[in-house]
Amino acid sequence: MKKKISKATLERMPYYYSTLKKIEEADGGKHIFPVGEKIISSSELAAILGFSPEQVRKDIAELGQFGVKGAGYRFDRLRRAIEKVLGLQYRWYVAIFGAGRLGSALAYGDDFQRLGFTVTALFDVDENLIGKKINDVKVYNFADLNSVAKRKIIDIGVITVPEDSAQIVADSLIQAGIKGIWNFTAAKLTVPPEVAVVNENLSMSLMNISCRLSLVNSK
Amino acid sequence: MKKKISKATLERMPYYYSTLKKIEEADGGKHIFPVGEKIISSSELAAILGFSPEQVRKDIAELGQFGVKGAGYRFDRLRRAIEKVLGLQYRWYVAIFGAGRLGSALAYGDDFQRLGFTVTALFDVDENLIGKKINDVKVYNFADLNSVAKRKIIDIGVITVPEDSAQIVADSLIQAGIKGIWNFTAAKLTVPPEVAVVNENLSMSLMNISCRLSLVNSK
DNA sequence: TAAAATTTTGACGCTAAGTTAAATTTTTAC
DNA sequence: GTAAAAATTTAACTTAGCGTCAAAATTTTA
Repeated sequence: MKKKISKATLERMPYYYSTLKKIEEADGGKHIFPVGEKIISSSELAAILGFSPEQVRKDIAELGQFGVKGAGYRFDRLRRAIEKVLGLQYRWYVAIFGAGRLGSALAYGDDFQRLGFTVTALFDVDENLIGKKINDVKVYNFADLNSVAKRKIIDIGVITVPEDSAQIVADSLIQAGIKGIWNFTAAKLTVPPEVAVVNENLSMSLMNISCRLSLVNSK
Repeated sequence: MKKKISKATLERMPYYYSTLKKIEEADGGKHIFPVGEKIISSSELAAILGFSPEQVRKDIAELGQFGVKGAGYRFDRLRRAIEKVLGLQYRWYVAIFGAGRLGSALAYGDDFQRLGFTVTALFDVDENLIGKKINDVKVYNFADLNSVAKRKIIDIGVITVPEDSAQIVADSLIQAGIKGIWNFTAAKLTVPPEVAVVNENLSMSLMNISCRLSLVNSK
């Protein structure tokens, strides 16, 4: 059985990952480090990310052993381990629900592609949008979700509809067997435990800023 | 001196707030609760939000005393206290940097308006966009930030530019005296301590989903 | 008037996570 | 070739945040 990785560590993993990726791109795959294999040390990562070297070591230790004592971590193995723990070793297929401005923006966004996510469908209820293509992806009628989901793999559903409809959409996703939900509405979705929901609650973030601003800036 | 509110509590505040708002709208300001003043109990809030009543009480206790023993909390005072701690008692002025698809979508979004935030400007470097209006808000030349910031209040800067330019934009914001940053890029911004940064890192969220999906769904 | 409901206050205990320290191995330098 | 330096590994310690529980106080309701 896999040992569980702590929440705090997991939240830092994307930072390690993107740092490694940038380093990899920067030196074009060359071996800039001393030993035969490409190596990177905890203190080097720490310096880039603003963490302490101890923290970096403890985080990486949770993933396994990739280190060469006296030198650092085996670069490629480390990167692959992080990819694995983040689920990036697979390609994931995404459908966007709500083909409005936000949904379209996401369909065009390159965040998806770069990380190995593919947008395969958009859904809407607006007759004017259904049948159109957005960034070469077709907009389907939301009512046809089940039949589309039979033909195409959909791993993740992105909800960008108005808040009132969010739970309805979520219920439909679950019924269609979709196990991942990226929720851009303020709705607090109720889902079975095996479904992974990530909330991108823009209103929350706004309140977070205003909260912190009003502490400093007394206006 | 204000007593500090715990992080976990603060993160639940937006949920309490939106719940209270919904209840307020639903009963149209009528006194549906027993005593002269409108009242809501911890168990009632807990039931709606899926928290335990004890948790609700402890959270609210950090804000002050609004309770009537044997009845519940004074609705209006509670709402106002939450508004205050979230910084929603003020109107905040927002500028969006990057008038692309995401920036535009945010400019059109009603999250801002509803919470008392006002979008007063967009900025871009694209000659084709500068001078245009998006949802009735003008797109300025990014080079003119300082002069615009002198004429208009900008409390919060939203960064929706490409990742490579994010730090440059952030630096300019800080130089223009803007104290709040809502960062939609994957860049890890370096800012002075008095500046409040909230990261809406879409790539991170994606990795969060894929991570959790790969735990359950072994593909 | 008594019982029920609910806030208030305080104490307890647990867990997660950062920090520190010691041991081990490899590398580097002389 | 040997010793010192560097870095991971492993384990133990410490802390603090926070959820839970329990008792006290007060108001409402029957």
